[in-house]
Amino acid sequence: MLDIKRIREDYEGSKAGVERRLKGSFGIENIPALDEKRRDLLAKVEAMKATQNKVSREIPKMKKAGEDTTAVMAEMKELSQSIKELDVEVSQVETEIRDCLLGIPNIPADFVQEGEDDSANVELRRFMEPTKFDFEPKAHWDIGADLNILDWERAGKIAGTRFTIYKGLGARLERAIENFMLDLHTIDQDYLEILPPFMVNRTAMTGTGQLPKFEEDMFYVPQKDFFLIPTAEVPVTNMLGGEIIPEAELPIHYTAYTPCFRAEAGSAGRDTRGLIRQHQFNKVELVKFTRPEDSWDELEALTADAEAVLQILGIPYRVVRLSTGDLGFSSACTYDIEVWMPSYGRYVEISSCSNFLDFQARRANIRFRRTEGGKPEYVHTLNGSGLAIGRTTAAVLENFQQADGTVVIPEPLRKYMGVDVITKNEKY
RNA sequence: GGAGACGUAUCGAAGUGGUCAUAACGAGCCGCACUCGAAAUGCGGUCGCCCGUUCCGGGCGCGUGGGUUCGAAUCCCACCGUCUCCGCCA
Repeated sequence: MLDIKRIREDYEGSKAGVERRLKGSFGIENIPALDEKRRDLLAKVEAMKATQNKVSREIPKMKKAGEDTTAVMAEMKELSQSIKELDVEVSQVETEIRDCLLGIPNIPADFVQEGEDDSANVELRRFMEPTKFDFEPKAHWDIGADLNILDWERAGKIAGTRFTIYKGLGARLERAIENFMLDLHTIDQDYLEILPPFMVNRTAMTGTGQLPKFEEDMFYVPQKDFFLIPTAEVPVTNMLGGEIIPEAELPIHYTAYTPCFRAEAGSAGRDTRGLIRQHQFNKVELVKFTRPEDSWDELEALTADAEAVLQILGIPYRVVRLSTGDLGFSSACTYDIEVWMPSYGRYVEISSCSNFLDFQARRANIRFRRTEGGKPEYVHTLNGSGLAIGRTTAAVLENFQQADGTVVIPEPLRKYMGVDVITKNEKY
């Protein structure tokens, strides 16, 4: 959520900032009139309340002195009625303002390049060169099927398309990657491991920006008005909602493994095969809460922490900065880490690292207080995948496949796997 | 799922329709005094949000949202959460 004071004080600048996203209309033009209306109403109703309070304090005194209060009380009854009516108007306007503000995306950072979509993304760096093979490499869905470790047919039978059953060393590979990532982030990088709920309420979904605009992308549990989390970002960021954090605790670094659930509405026909786009997938997430002055450095560090996974595994990747048009709703700046995927013949997103500045903190009301006193201020929030596990599994299968159809396990994963090579699962 | 109790400032907790919610009373924390220093003691200070540009003034907030009333922490309704007992359960 943008700061309404900022819109009030620099309307043209705020509007121009949001419009750098190029796509869509944002409704910011409704704010100034609503804001003015609200302040007019407030001034009126608060003056009336001041009178009401004053007189109410005098009534008991009058009664004590034996005076007749009937006339005053009749007057106050009218005033009270007017106040109620105005209060309703105020809260209507405030709801309108909030609804409007909740629908306005974050302003991209100044240095983020303008562009319509991902074609304007800028490559910042690469690690290793794309993997070369002296045989015809297979896609991971064929590798998985041939080794009998990934089973899409039966997943379709019990759930539907965009689901996968992992079997044998396939399941163990997913679990090994998960544990490897969590150990890296918690032991070598000082993140605190969190295991959160996989369902959250509406307030949490609004805090990080998924609601109200993107309800169709979510799986919903009507009995309890819960949503299945689309990313650990939602529970892990909102867990500090409404809190005032002592400055000494910042920065806070959390990491969490969760499954993620996405309806993938609107992506029919895209990435229909393999592990790339699933209704349910596993992910390790990194989440940070920082002082405003630290968030840009923390974004660089967070991205580096996610990159470390691929560096240690030895898988080629590149880092790009998203253009304004490709930026997520809540983000001011996002770096995508894209892994080399031989079956696609290109780099594929495996992590998205963003600085939200105070956009989420304002929605979720997450603040901190400086040790030197003063008013609470909003923290900055950041997050990034550290990494998507399913896509990492796919990348390992494809980049480490051998001519004989087996897959060699990258050395750092072997202690988690217990084997060096994945050979065909012969069991039913 | 059934029954009951409870949600007040950083924590404990009093207040059960106005006349101390600028929150009693404890504790914590921050100053100051006493002290060589500390402890103990004494004195003072210590929540958030909104509006009016500041000093300052006004409004709102006792889990959340409604209602009754001239006036609600206090009465009524709904919801959320916590705890205890019973049932059920991995």
